[in-house]
Amino acid sequence: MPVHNADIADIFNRVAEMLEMEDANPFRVRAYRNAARTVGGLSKSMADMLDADEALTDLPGIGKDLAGKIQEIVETGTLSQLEELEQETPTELHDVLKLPGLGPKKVKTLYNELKIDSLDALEKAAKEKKIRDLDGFGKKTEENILKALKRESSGTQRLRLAVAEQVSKPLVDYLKRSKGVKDIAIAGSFRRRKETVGDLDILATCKKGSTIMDRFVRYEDVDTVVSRGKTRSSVILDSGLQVDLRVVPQVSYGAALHYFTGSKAHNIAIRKIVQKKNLKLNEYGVYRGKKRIAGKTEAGVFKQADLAYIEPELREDRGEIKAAREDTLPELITRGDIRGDLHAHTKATDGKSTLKEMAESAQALGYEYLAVSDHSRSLTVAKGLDVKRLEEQMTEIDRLNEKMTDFRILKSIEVDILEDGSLDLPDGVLRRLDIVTGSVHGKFDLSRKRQTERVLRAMENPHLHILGHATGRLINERASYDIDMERVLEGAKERGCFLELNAHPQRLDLNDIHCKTAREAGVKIAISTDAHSVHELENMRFGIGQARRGWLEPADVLNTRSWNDLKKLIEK
DNA sequence: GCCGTTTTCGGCCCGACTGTTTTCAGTCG
Repeated sequence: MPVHNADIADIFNRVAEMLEMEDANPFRVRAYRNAARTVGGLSKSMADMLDADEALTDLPGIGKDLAGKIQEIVETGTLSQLEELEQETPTELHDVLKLPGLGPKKVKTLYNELKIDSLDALEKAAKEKKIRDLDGFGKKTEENILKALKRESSGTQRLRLAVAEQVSKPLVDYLKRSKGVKDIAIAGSFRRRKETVGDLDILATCKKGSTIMDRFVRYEDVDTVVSRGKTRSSVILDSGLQVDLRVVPQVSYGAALHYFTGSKAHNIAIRKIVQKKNLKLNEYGVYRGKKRIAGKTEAGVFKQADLAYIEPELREDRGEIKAAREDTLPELITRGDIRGDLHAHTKATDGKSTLKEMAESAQALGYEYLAVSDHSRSLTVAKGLDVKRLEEQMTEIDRLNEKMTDFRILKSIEVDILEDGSLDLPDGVLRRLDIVTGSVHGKFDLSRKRQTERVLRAMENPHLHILGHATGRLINERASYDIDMERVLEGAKERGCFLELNAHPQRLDLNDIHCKTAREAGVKIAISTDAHSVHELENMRFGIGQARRGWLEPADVLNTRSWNDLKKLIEK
């Protein structure tokens, strides 16, 4: 069983947690967290790097010690250091530590004084009013613990970006109507277009005497006010989503926007650079001594760090700072670059809209083409098309195309990739289509080896152009199937195939790191909505966000091209 | 534990808010 980067990152994060409770040097703890982030965010697998004898110490934040530990994990699947730490401290403390308001210090006290090593034990002690007497604790802390436990049990997880959009829009509109508000923006992972968001960070500037903070905590969907201050307040909405509002002076808007957009790792890296120039950066601006020399705009902040402007989606400390310094940042793709959608369904299978409606909506979005790629026959739950029904659809497409001007419906299919890697429809009909996407819709539980070989074999079919939603995950609902994405990308490159970035907000499959790896490997990506109704065609924005997080430029993406250019590109 | 043309030792990002405290530790972002 090969060790994945995510496993290594997980182990390092656990070590960091354990060390934190042991009161270890906080910078040592941070070193493990940094390493976890570096490894987890890397497209290349540690196992492969070791195989190729590449020096792990070249990676940022990985020194001799951690390189050795990575090697140990890759070779044995575990880390002896973590096992020893877990001998001393129960692993269940992890759950307690995750509770908002409880950090390593408090968790350690709870464990040492009251032997609290689980959420159940914590709840029992809190209900028996034993916690309030501990040093550094009190009545209020005990109540807050019970509240946090209650929220925890009601199950809060990171919200998908699309859901966060729905929740935030009415709230932001409401805040905009507050007296004296000037600027208002959502920062945080929402602005970085991360696929899920843990909380919403709203930033505002206002005139003196604004009532925005009062209005904020009085918003009708507020369940709990976590904190309430002059410049910062936090609430939890009925939906379980935490929302933070920060108010800063207008001269600080850019610095604050940068600060609250994050990511944390990016901010730390930028601060270090600024610090080296004997300047100080905080959410109010860039300072030389007490004098503010920048902060009104984000661009001004970057300028003080001698960096080109870095788009929010890139701010993950995954190489964007080096690229900004060297002026080699990608010219990220925008929604306006997209000239068509290469994956959509109709009523013929499991879609909700007709062929004509889909085509007209796509044209209304400014597209030049839409590939209608319904399901194939083996996907019976979706009324998948057999040869005869597909041929009927092709005839209908010809008829509609004759009537449409400056727009073309492409004949297509989302053909099932069967268990043995063969395609669900014969070559004879696939050959007559404009473009073919192939997807896995069943047998998710094959071994990594067999799943990978299945997909590689499918890509060998000369009629398959695009591999659809390559990992099969559904965000917050279903994990990816086990597949070796590096081999898939190599295979795609060798076979002249392309990969889909499925823009459905529940899929966003490929993820950001896969997109970046694909770009580096020279495999082009189709950003497709997989729309099952006319409305879902608008999900393109989520795909664009993910693509930007994956450093994609217009040239890396298939559907930034006219159909004529695209046709030439996909010919094998 | 990492890192370095100011350093191989001594640094390591910075501020708001809460709750428990009599001046600040802990937590969070």
